[in-house]
Amino acid sequence: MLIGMLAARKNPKRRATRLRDPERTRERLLQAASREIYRSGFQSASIDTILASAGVTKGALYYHFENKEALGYAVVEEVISADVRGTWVRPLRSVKDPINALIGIVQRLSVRPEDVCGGCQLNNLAQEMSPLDAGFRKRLETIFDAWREATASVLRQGQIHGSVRRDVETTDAAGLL
Amino acid sequence: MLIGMLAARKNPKRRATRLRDPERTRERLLQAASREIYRSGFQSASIDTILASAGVTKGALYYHFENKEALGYAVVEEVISADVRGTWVRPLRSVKDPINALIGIVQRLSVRPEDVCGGCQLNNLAQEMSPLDAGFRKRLETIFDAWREATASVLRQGQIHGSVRRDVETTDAAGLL
DNA sequence: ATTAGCATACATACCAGTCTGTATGTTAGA
DNA sequence: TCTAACATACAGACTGGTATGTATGCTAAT
Repeated sequence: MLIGMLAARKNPKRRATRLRDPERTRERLLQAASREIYRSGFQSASIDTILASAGVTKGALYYHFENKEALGYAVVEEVISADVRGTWVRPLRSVKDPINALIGIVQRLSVRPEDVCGGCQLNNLAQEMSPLDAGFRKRLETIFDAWREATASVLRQGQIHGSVRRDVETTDAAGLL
Repeated sequence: MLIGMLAARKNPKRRATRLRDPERTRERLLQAASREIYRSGFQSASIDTILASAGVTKGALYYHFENKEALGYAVVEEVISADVRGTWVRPLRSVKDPINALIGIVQRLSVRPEDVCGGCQLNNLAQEMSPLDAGFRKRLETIFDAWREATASVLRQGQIHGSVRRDVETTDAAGLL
């Protein structure tokens, strides 16, 4: 064993940036988990598949996350939340014509099928997990509320500029989804 | 063991009408599977839960269906298909005002939350299984096509009667979902 | 008596999660 | 400054539980 340890010594220089990069490892886990959860749903998402996709092992996963549930929560809070913000909330800030802006986003989503259900991933997960897990429901609702608030805000802005009629829009935006 | 077997003899009389009714058994399995699949999705649907809900055992299930996949296919082809026909296709046959008829169906669905996602079960299953399983995709598409054809037909009828404008409606009806 | 219809016990595989070990980074003391 | 001691980050075997699917036996019905 001592001999094995000595023989197992790798060249220690460089690759130090590849190895021992916890933030990168954690991010890879989150991305891999997000993809797998999107493909199979949370319950059917296999930990081993996520690990293979991320290129790490169980030790790494359970060092960064307490359990599968915590991993799922982190995916919602960090990956999905960031995606929604990036594709919906941010483009809607300081825009004049909200109707055309919304149409533009939808059209852009339709072109890239990857992003299509990246937005729908919120809805898919909600359909699957909201009735079963309060933690998921809370987090998904938070994201959904943020999205609704963003669209409502831009619609209000459109009312000021006169390009949107004066009706109830906040709840209407929710009803659309 | 022989003694135990003899001791395990139950009173054999009556319930003969309950026992040995293969069609009823098969139907109970389909209904229970449909409920469980709606609740948890197909992949996460537990066979044991379905069996408990149906009140039968594995032997009965695997006598009537080859495996879980075949059970799922049968649910799509028989239960879901019949539901869609019952709530959508049939009410649309020989109707004069298609717009009001469609609105009426949707309103009726909104009242009964059980039927709401009985219709959406088609969509949910498609979301989950279409990318993963060609068999599911084919069967679900068949049902969807039938529904689309029915709505398109009634819209065409409405065009003749003058209550619907002359635009492209067949593809429009598909786009709505 | 034979078989269709079903129950029960079991085989097998997979899954999340744990445990132990180990290599690497960091810090404190001599 | 060198190193011992510790903390961090990760690997991989292992375990208990649960899942689907199977093998076999019993029984009602024809």
